[in-house]
Amino acid sequence: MSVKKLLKTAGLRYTPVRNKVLEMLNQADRPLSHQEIAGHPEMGNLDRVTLYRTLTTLEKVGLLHCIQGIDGVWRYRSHGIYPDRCGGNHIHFLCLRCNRMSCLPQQPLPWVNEPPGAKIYHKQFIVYGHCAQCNPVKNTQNNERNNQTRPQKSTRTQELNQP
Amino acid sequence: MSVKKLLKTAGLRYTPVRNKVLEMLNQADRPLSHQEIAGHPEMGNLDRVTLYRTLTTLEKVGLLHCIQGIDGVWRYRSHGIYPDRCGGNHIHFLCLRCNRMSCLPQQPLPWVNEPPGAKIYHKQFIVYGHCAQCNPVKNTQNNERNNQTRPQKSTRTQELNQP
DNA sequence: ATCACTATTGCAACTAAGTTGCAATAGTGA
DNA sequence: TCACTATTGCAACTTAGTTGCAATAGTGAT
Repeated sequence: MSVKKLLKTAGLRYTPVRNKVLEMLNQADRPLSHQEIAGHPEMGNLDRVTLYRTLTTLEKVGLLHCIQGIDGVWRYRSHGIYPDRCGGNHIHFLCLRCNRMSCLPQQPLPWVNEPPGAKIYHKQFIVYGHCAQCNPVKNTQNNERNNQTRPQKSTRTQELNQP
Repeated sequence: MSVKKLLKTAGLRYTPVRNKVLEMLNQADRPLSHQEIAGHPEMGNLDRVTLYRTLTTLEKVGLLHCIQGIDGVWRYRSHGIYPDRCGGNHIHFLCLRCNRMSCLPQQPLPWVNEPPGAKIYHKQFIVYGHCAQCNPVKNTQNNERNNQTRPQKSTRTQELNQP
């Protein structure tokens, strides 16, 4: 299905901005943050606010889903064009060094019992640590991964073993 | 164990600020945000930065643990004085209306398989929706719950059924 | 192909959470 | 009691995200 048709089906107008955003997210192999999208040369000098609004709009009509890292930043991933693509209903991994998020599609989210009287609308399971590229144990050369922002909570690095 | 002794054991000085923060968190039945703590009349007019630093310090030495809601805000809970108290290793619930977080201690976090080469240091499982008091289905009178801030992501209210 | 209607975009200004640097203050062991 | 250093308070800053409003541009109907 073309992006144009997708947008129309969703009741949205086809615009260059939405097209570019969707194309980029379709090509990405992981959820991308606002900053990662905006920083991409393909996006040109798109207005910040427009991008925020575009992402929110696309998410609301179901063309994207979003996950928040423990840095408080939202990441977006498309799943409209490829119906077999990640629906977001699994654990996500966030690397504390390079700030990249990745999907763990093999590990779906378990069912959660609602507290009596409460209603659960959504769930999110984030695990964080160091990814294969950034893991100092594995890669002793400590290959720092460039152009990412540092995590907001730089001091919160309690390196616990997984209980 | 007294707060004084606790702090000493942790290698920290005993100060009125730390004492007040720990006492408040010991009495709380749920994780409290910086704002919830600062807004409490018992805290007086404590400096914002001092509170941030105090929470970080107490967390680093293991007297508190913290969980981030999907509003991007961290909540803190003590577990040093009562060793049987919530260690944080369970699912947390966040109400999108009143912004209160609660623990679901009956539902511990599952083991997560690390992606090859990666290292997981910590994990966090948040579910969100409406708590028993705020659930419009249950309580038709729609009793809004006072002095809390609205969620940052006010538009993101995709009220999905739990998959 | 044009028009008009409304959705979308861009700009400026704002908010809220959290951080940094530095000087002043106050625990604590000797 | 003293001195040393940890802690506190203040001012200024950063970053993610939001709001209001005017300008621009899709789209369906003609």
